Amino acid sequence: MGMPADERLGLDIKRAEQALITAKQAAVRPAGLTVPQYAALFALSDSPGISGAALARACLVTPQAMTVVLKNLEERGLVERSPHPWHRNVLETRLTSAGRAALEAADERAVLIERAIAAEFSAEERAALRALLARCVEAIARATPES
Amino acid sequence: MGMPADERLGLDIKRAEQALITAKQAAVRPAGLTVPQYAALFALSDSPGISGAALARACLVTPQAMTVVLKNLEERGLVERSPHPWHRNVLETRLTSAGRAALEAADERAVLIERAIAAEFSAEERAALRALLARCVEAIARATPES
DNA sequence: CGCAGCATATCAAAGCTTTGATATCCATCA
DNA sequence: TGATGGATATCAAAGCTTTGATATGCTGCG
Repeated sequence: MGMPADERLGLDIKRAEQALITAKQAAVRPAGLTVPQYAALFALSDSPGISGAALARACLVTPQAMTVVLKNLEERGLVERSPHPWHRNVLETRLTSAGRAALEAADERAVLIERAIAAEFSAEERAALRALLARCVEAIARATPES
Repeated sequence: MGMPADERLGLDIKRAEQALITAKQAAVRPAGLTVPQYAALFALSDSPGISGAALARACLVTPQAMTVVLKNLEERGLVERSPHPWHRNVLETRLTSAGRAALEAADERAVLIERAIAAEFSAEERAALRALLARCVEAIARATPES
């Protein structure tokens, strides 16, 4: 292979994301949620009535993936979907009170992880990490054969 | 919610990992591989004859997940599995020549992404990013209720 | 020796994600 | 008006991942 494995920064990013998702899974599980479900509820609490496609964009997944997540959430009564009054092709999605309760229970523990990360760094380090990650995203986008 | 979404560093990490995996998917697809398959073949080329469980650890997934990946790779003739001579409970896995060819075809394009990331940074920045990500992992591990 | 402990492999169920395809609705423009 | 393009929603197939459970084989200690 052309490049030694320990020079590939991708592994470091993956390791961090892996640790993060594992910890969040453990945090969110007692509330009866998965990480994607938590992410969807979180975005919904910020933008009530958002469309499924927009919710997918906010959560960085495809609309199809979000459809599955919403189906599961709706079956469990954590969200409600109703047709948009004018755009009849759009389904507005909102948290139910059970959904808000689940989100709050989950976030109470998930936020501990975010706080732990934030507390690990000084303000300058935090900014530096964000800037470096943003440049990663740019470099990757530039290297991705236009799609 | 207790913490504003734009203060959560987890989102930045997720965004970077998301960009990375999307780009790698596109890179590896023409070789007929998925990213997990590519990761498994890559690890196998470094450690021929490794056990499925060890391979899972190397790829940061569970042994069950690796079982599925290996099953698909074996069905397509990209890896071979044979019982370990002494540990009869262990299956040694090795690349076939078709597997090596697929890996090389995939890596040729995947490495472009890693090079693009590496080229974006100076040596100091690269080291800084790795160090910051490693501290993230530590902070997360510390915040994870012992497992 | 015999057994407890640990690692390996795998099945099964549930959920997530992707690609590909389809149907519907709205908005804009000729 | 009518057609084209863009956005939304969803079905289906294939693959990955997790948790939980089970079977098997080695290993070291009493």
